[in-house]
Amino acid sequence: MPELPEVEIARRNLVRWFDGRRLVRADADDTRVFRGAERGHFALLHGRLESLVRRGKYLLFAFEEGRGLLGHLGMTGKFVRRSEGDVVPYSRARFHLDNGQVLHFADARMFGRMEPTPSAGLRSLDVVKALGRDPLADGLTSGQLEQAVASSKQDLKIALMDQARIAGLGNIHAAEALFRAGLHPARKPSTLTPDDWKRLVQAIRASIDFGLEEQQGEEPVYLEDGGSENPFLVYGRGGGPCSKCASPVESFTQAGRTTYACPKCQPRGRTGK
DNA sequence: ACCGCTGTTCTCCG
DNA sequence: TCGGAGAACAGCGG
Repeated sequence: MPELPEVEIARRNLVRWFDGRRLVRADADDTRVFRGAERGHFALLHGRLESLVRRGKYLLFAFEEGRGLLGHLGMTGKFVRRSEGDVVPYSRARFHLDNGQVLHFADARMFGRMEPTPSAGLRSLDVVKALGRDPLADGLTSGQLEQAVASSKQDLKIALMDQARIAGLGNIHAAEALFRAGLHPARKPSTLTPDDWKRLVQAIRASIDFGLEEQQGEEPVYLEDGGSENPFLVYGRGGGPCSKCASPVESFTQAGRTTYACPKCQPRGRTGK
C-alpha cells in the first residue's frame, strides 16, 4: 500500500503495540522478503523495541543489544496484530510479545523487505542514505522542494516519486498532490514558478495529512479493501467526473505507471491557476 | 477462463 | 549518467 502515510501509520501502530512489552521470540519463514539478508539474525531480535524511525517508506527498528532491522512494506506488505495461534494469510515474519500477542508481517506479493542489521548501521545503509528529505519527518519548505525537484528533466510527477529527491511519495500521493496544486503531472519541473512550488509543497502536506487520517486505525486500509469508496480526489478516477469541476478525469502512463489528472484543473500549459 | 491491472524497487540495457 | 522496460509476485475485476 504503502506510501508515506501508510508507513507512518504502521510505525505508530507498532510503537503502540510494542509499548512496555518485550519481544520474546522472533521467527520468519524462508522467503525472498529477506533477500540476501541473514534470516537467522532476525531470530536474534528480542527484548524492548528501543526506537522505530521512519524515513520515506522505510522503517528502521532498533531493539536491545544493538540489534536492528530495516523494513519496507513493498506493494502489499502490512503489519497486523493477532493472538498467539491465529493464522494470518501470507504471514512472512512474526514478533511474539510477552502478552500473548503476535505481530505479523504479512505480504502476499513479497515485494516487501526485511533486513536485520546492527541498529547503529541502519542509517548508513545505502538505501537509507540515498533518500531525499522526508516531508513529515524532516519538514519541507517550498524552497527545499524546489531545490530537490527543479533540476529533474523528467515529468514533474516522476520527479516527485523519485525517493532520492523527496522521500515517501508514491503513485497515489504524487497524483493527489499535483491535483491539489493544480499542476499537470507532465509539467517539466524547471518551468514551475515560485508560487507553483508554494502550492505544491502545501498540496503535498495536505495529501499526506489526508492519507494519515484515512489510514487511522488498527488494520491497514487498502484501496480495494472492503469495497469501500475510493477516498482520493483524482487517483483511480479515470473517465469519471473531476471532484472539483466535474470534467472527465484523464488517465495516461508515465514511466510505466498510470497517472490521473483533470485536464481542466491541471492545465498542461504554464502556471496552474 | 483469461487478460490486464495493481500502492515498490531493483537490475539491465541502449 | 539517465531513462525506460522488465522482473520479482499474487489477487482481483472485467
